[in-house]
Amino acid sequence: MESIGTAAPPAAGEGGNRSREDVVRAASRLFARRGYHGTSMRDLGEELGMLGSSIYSHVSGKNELLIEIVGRGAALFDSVTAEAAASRDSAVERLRQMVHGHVNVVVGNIDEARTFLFESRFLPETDRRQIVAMRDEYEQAYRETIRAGIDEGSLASDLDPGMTAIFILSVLNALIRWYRPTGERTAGAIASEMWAFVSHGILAERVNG
Amino acid sequence: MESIGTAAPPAAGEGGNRSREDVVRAASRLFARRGYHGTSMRDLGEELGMLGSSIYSHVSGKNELLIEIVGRGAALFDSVTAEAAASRDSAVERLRQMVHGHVNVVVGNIDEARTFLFESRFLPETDRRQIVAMRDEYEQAYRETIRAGIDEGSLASDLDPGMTAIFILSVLNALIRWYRPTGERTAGAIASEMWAFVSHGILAERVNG
DNA sequence: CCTACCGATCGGTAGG
DNA sequence: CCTACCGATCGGTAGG
Repeated sequence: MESIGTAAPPAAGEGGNRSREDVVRAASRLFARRGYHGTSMRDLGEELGMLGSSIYSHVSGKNELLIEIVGRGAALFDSVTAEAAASRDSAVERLRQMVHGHVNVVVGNIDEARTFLFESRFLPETDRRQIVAMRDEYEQAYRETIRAGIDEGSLASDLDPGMTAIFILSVLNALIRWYRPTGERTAGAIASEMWAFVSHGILAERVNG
Repeated sequence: MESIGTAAPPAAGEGGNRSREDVVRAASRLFARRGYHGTSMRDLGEELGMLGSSIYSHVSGKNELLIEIVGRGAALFDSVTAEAAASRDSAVERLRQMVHGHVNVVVGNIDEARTFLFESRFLPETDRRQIVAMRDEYEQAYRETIRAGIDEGSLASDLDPGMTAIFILSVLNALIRWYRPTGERTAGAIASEMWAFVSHGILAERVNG
């Protein structure tokens, strides 16, 4: 399991000059909270203790910030499926690891994850298409692992891999809506509960074999 | 089961004067596609074949449109849990009906549902709080039905009603992300597949009793 | 990173 | 529903 999360923010008080990284991080925070179109360069400047126009000494424009943040989010999620694909565990175990990895990414990088999921549609067309393609690959990794699980006999033979992948990712992606860092559950606990739900369902006993 | 969906749009061509209802419907479409902050009154006017300033003869402002659309979405979802609560069926059957009802609302009112789910955060503070409260009640209806299902013995006794409610709603709400009217599945087929996933999970056989 | 701006666009109004 | 317009704010630039 790779390390997740970002270093603590560098004393976001008054004065002091900010790095490009500070700018990107502040933009993640604001885009996640107010949306891309709901955040102005002046808002961002205020968050950083500088004028909106000063941000242009760090980045070429607002677009660049969105592109970079969404790209980071995509890379984080990508690394989860890449790691699982490299494993020699059973398909069902790989799927369980993917669930845990996804939860870890969200919990450790809420702002990037939220911007990735909610603001990608505002990317310039070329970048948007790239992200859509990445997202399709991510979903495909789930589809393939589910198919492998059916083949190895650990997953129910009547599953539709495409729909099942969507449903599992639905549970995973929604975490971004309800997760609060102040909550009592650890990432591991959340992932375990999700996996229990996904694997057993909610009925007291199975209706069919 | 109540009737869902809205009447066909009234010949959205050139000329002709539009009703307030036309304005609200066009706003639903644009807010759903471009977001609230990504839609200008001039964009909306263009969609309606009039100037942005002319819209103010139908509504008091952009805010009013968002409030109305989100309110409609909330009312639609509310009616689903209200109907289920009034039923004398078993808890597990009521839960199944709630899943079907939710899918019907989304499929029949995509734009309102999408605006409700993605743009509520841009409401004026007072309205936003009302919607958050409504959403809490909706979630609570799921929690209570799940608890009743555990009590009647149809749902697994080790379920956490709060988490389970969130997980089920995650699958339901995500529909708004992947549903396309051009897809081959009917609302009923989608709801059935969701219910199968939620009730049985994905494993070939249960691990515990 | 600031001063001093730019043209464009924003939500909205007065008056018809 | 249009004409004509308002002040505010937008993303961004020149020059230091």
